[in-house]
Amino acid sequence: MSYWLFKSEPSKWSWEDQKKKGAAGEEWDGVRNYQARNNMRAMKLSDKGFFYHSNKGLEVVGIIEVCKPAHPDSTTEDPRWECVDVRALYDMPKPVSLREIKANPKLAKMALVTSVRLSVQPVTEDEWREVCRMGGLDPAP
DNA sequence: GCCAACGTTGGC
DNA sequence: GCCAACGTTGGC
Repeated sequence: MSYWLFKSEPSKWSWEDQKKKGAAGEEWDGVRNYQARNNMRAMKLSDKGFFYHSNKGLEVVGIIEVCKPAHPDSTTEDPRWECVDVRALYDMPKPVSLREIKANPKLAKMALVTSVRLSVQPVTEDEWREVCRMGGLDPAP
């Protein structure tokens, strides 16, 4: 099991939008960055991820699960771009803000802090547990 | 709205 | 293959 973090601008695709898709989930399409795509290629079914609101909100608001492994991105003809499908699993009882993450020394190496522009990033197991704990999910799912 | 960081493009 | 120019992301 690996852990990830997905960024989305809530004005484009919000946690509410994601939850409306229910168990069927939805493509995480539109990624046009090789590193982010490679991360999605590395994902396995039922890997977990944080859903993070960028631009507005700036907080981890929920947890999603990979429900379909990498496949061609339906929003482009360009065969280079692939994406996974994800579905909403849980709300964060207490959303975890970027400020809190930056203020926590245990999370100083999170890609969210060090690779500001990477939209799909890996999360270590320790980081996963810590952010879940901060968000009121203890034990971590 | 600004701008730093950084990825991509294209001329040489 | 280098690197300047340019475009985009995303925090502030």
